[in-house]
Amino acid sequence: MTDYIRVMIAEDHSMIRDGLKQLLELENDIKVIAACSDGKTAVEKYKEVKPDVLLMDINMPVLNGLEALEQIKAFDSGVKAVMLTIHQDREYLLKALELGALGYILKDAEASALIEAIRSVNKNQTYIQPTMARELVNEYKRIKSGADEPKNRLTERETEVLRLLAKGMLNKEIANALYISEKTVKNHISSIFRKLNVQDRTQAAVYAIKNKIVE
Amino acid sequence: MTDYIRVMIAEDHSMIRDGLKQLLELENDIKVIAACSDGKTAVEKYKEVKPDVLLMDINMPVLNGLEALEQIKAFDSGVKAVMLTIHQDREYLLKALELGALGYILKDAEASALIEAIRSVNKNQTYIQPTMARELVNEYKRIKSGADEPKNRLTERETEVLRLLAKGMLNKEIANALYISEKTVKNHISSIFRKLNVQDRTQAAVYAIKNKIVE
DNA sequence: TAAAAAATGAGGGTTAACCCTCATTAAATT
DNA sequence: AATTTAATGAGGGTTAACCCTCATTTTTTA
Repeated sequence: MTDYIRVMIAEDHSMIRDGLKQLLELENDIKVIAACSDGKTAVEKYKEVKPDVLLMDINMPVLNGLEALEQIKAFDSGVKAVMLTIHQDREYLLKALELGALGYILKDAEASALIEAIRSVNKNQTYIQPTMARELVNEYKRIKSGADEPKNRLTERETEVLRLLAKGMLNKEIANALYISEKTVKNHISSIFRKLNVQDRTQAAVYAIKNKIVE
Repeated sequence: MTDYIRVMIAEDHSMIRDGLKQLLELENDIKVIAACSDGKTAVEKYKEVKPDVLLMDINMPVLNGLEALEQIKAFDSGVKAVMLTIHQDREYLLKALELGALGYILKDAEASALIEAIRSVNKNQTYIQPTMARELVNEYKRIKSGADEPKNRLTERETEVLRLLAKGMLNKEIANALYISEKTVKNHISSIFRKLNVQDRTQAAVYAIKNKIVE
């Protein structure tokens, strides 16, 4: 262990990556020892340099940050990661925490918050963006309250159908693509509408695009 | 005139803003003299500090970068702006150039490209992201070739209808919202489909979300 | 092992969505 | 002044989309 925090950055936008590096280097207890621009490289580089803290963007090409974290976790279960994202997205946060990320911070947070997150995580303490922490509490309450509604979670098949629907495909085309009858597609779609609480396929497509799912 | 380039940064994500600042400060011919986080403030601050070069993000709250540039232009027609964006979007680029931006660069560009862009723009030379320059050439050819097809440009009203459509509204709802008959809405929508070369409203909604228009 | 959930499929009904053509008025262009 | 485009509206026709209920088989979960 050294006297400074060895940080590795995984971020696809090189301008932002370089900017973060400069920003962190201003702190004399932090040193950026490696950087890369996609999830796949991040996994390899992590094994190579074993940083104290991994600062990783979620949206990255090839392998996204969450997938990369999963792979790194398999190699080093003690990985201390701060996930960085522009998305104020409950799903991402929960997924990140499930995967064992200690920190979660939005790109529009103050630089000081990022520094604090890195220091906290290095000490194996969690740091969640305050504005996101509320989401966590909500989720916790949702699970604890008997009023648990797993109704709203789409099944695998439904998600698949939604993905195709959001590409603008007709029910008939979806049926052909999945080798099932159009009737089944219609049934799936009705379930999707009910679960997403939307009235038609356009709203469902909008939902699919805005929240993860497609692309 | 001083011996260094006085740069003002307008960027809403403070982390990125601070990062850019640090990045630019590494160059001894560049000095960041001001920074702000939304378009409205950018206009005010510009008038106050009159930077040599304005580095401005397009996606910003309150007033976006393009709208802000338009207002600044009215105050100082000689404004030298480098527009920064994550969108590889032809529309944005063209709009920015129409408004007189000299530079246009993507956030995933190398830091060195940003530095070069700032130096070029300061000398009143244009700097367009190489990968985007191709778009420009295409647009130029499109205009020059008699095969000009303004067919594909949506009218104001059509854009309005598309916006509502992409919110998942029914034709009837759109008609009520715009105080026109449902028949007219249907006609507009048919035109939209033809122009966007899509077959149904879901595809149109997907298009609207992926390309500018909504949100 | 019994019960629940997921995936498949169908019958039968209603209507919103989409197609075509045509027409009128106002505004922008040439 | 003449033409084109934009915006509005309608008639009339076809069908994809959506609703409800019900049923079978397989997988998962309790």
